[in-house]
Amino acid sequence: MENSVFKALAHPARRQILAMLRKGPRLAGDLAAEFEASWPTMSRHLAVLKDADLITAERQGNQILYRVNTSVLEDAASALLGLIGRDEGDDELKEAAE
Amino acid sequence: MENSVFKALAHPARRQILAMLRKGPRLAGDLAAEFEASWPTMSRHLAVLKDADLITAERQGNQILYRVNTSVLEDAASALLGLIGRDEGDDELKEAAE
DNA sequence: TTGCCGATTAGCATATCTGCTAATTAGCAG
DNA sequence: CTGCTAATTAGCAGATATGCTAATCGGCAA
Repeated sequence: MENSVFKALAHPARRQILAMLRKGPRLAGDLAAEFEASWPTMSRHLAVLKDADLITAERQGNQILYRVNTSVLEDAASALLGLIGRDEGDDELKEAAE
Repeated sequence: MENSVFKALAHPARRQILAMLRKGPRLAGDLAAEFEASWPTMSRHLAVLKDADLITAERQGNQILYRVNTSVLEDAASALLGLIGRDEGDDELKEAAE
């Protein structure tokens, strides 16, 4: 769950894709056009992001529209902040390590 | 590099190590004792975290003391928040505190 | 010096990740 | 149906990551 999110974020191309989606949803082909790698490679990165629930896909007739899942990204950021030591808070966000 | 940070965060064991360090510095052997994997495995995970600058090592005579590098963790969290779209703003993580 | 303990490095086997080309599916138009 | 475009899946080769045991290094104490 959480693990697949951080694994998905581990590849620069996938963070780049998320950055491309920052300003709004985009069509898969639209993304691929701005991307240096091959179409199938882009497609696989999108699949990894979708698996991690970092993006969602929506069919628009012939094409597929992708959009960022903001809340999952926020949760990941929170998990990281939760790893920063509060000298006492023993019980917060323990599952960040999972 | 930013990339090595996210790669380091991709493995659950390494996030677990960071969580163990949340409350303060710990000796390597201390960490290994609470860890399920073998000593050398722990050692390698520590090396990956150190490479990413997520932790620092300090020799204490015979042993080695590890501590979290909080600012790098904060930067990673910021980078994630920066991937969240503001529909208009072209600029990155300017109003992270909204 | 020798011996011991804490910790890392070497080396290996297995597994996963990456990116490509070729093949395939999905939907639309005629 | 055929043809066309959008996108994914299959399959392969090469690169990395993981975790183990065995060997090694570093510091300290007799």
